[in-house]
Amino acid sequence: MLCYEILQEKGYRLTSQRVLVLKAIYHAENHISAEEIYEQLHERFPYIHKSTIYRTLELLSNLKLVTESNLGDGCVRYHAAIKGHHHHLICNLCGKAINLEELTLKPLKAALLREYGFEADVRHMVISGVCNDCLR
Amino acid sequence: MLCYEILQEKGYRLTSQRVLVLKAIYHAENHISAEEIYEQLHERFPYIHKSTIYRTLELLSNLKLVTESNLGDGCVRYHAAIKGHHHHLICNLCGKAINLEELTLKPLKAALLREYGFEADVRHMVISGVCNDCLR
DNA sequence: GTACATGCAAACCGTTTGCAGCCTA
DNA sequence: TAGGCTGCAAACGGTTTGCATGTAC
Repeated sequence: MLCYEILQEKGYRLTSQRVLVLKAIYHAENHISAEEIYEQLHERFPYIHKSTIYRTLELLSNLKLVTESNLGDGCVRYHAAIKGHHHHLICNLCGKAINLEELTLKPLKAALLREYGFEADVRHMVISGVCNDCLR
Repeated sequence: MLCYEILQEKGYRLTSQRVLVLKAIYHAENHISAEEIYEQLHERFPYIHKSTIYRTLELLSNLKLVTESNLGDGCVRYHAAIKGHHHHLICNLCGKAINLEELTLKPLKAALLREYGFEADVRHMVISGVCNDCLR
């Protein structure tokens, strides 16, 4: 089912602003911040207001159409839920975010369950450190 | 070597404010935020200003006397470096914090280095999920 | 005495909120 | 037509900054 249909099915109105925010997130290469969405949209659609972006993001997040990540750079970043989860490696030196395959975290998840009886939610996990390039 | 001596050795002045901030961090049970340090100190030493707390924390962090963690709750949290590393499992349901053995994270650290050339700093990693008791 | 450190106030930045008016359903 | 949604402006909370004063060395 399309995101637009989900919105309408739940009784929310399909406004041009909501469509634009959804598109911005779906077309974003990476996790995108509210500020970035605003800049992108405001350029072409100057009537769009920042508070609308924030309210729309909150709505989409509640409906689980987008997911939030806090990459520790002072703002929340959003990602289309349908694109699947990924996890991040953040370089402390250059700030680069590297996408991490789910597979790499599987052994950890299994170990936590086995050793601690803890069901880890690694969906928004962020691991900081130093990236390949900066190590040299 | 004491923190105070490290400060002086590097040419920084040993002011009462710096001593108080250091003590607050050293005596904190857990990771403490700038705001919390301020509230704690301001109660007994009203002359201490918030900006001094922030400036002191930045200094101590640069000197590696304290470490920063961003637990995604909207503020940076600090911890005395000398107290060693903390890994925590945080239960989303009951809020309990479980200490995590360094050993459990070793395979992950090795995998990140092997597969991504990424030197992970897992010292203050926090993993959220659901604990043993709440799973039942 | 001389920098460095502090208190103060004001700015900053990402985000939230109250309200009047607009527009989707 | 009616209520949800928006634009706007103002407030918010955590943090940073510029400047004059104060204080450790």
